[in-house]
Amino acid sequence: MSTQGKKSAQRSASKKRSISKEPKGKKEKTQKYNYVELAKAPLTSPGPQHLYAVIIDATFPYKTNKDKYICSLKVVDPSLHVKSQKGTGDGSDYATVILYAKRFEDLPIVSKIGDIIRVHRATLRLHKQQRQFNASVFYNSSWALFSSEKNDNAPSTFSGKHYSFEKQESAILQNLRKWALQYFSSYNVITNDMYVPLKDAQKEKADFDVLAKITHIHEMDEYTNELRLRDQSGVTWHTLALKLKFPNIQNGDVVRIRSALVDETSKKKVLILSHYSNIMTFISSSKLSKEIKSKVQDEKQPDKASLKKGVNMQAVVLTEIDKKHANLPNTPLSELFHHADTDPELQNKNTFRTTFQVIKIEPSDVKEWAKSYDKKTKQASSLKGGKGANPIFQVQFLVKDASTQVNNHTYRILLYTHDGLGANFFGINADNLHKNDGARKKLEEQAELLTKFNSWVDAVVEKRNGFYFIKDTKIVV
DNA sequence: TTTTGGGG
Repeated sequence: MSTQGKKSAQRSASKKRSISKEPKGKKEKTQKYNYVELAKAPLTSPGPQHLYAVIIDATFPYKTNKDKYICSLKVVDPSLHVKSQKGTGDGSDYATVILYAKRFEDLPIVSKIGDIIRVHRATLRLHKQQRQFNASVFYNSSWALFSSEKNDNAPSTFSGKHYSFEKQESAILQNLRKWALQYFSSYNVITNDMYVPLKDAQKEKADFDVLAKITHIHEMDEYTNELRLRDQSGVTWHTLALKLKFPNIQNGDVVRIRSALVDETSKKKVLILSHYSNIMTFISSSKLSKEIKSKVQDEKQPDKASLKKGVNMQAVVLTEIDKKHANLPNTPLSELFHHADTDPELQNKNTFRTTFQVIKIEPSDVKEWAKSYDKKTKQASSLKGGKGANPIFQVQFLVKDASTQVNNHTYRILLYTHDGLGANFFGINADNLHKNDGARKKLEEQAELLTKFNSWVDAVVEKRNGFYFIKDTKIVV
């Protein structure tokens, strides 16, 4: 039908409505959007269609060759989710939604599989036997994202300046949330054909998807996290994830990575992500996510014997902090040493948690790490020659971290145990190290580990007179 | 709005 024809059809339709016998004031329809089911949406609809659906996969919004941005999603609903007549029982069927926009910020960032998207004015076609809904945000389409794990009607993000929400949608949204929770608790949803086990990753020549648990997050620098990924095939890979792009991922999360590539140039197993790659967690009812979370064990710290061999291929945290500080957030060294007196967040605190690498330890002679301490004069003196009582540790760590990588300063973190702070750090009591060869040898080993490449100390420190003293922290390797 | 690009 021509545009003219369409318009006249619309006009005559509205004429018909206006001559209905409805009493005045009630005849106006307030409902603008009829939502279609994915499997039932007509392929030959004369106009755009509107949908509510549950997201099971999404690219990160990405730029195409010429000033256009795309986000591609896989979606399901009660009408379209499990492959029928294929005998697999648990295979996912889905429709795709392709969103086009002129600007990055006009597209949704999907970080959780199981969340809900609403799309207005999409056109449906078949593409490679899939139902594909196309929606141009730069024309007149719009979208809104809803969390599946909340109960309100406000979208978490949406395109445009405002969003509409009609009364009828409340029920649609509620029902879809209920269905999503149920669906993810009884089906894997992300089926075997949708990802590659990590043990087979090395063979992949093109990009592929991953389903794994994050067993460790290491801060490489100010902008980058290094994720350690492990799945049920028992193999570990690493990947770099920009903090700004994926701000919400946490240690222990089970994630789907949409599009990863084996880094052929790396000696260790590294996956390369692209600009369109996405890392998504799952809604909490997900059976699959729970299973992987419980079955993939967190990795053990390497033992001392393997640590002493060669270079650490990955970051190793040598210490553990007391449980009572488990929820203490990490404060970078730059904050501790340059902003602790001016930052209102830090001003009134004196206990911090910080993670650092030890560049050097002073005194360099381990035998002088323990001193004799005179409680009256508060003086420490060498135990050399066998004299002196009340041995304590007095050790200074010269340290760096990601936040201070670019400057030339090193910072001092102190292990001074005269008041008991940090007394358990080395796992042995302070003693005369000129005499006690066993203790000295053990501490020399610790010194070697502490200053080794890729070794990290996660410590709780207490601020006293502008100095930071380690406490409630011990070496565990 | 343009026949978008869509596993990029």
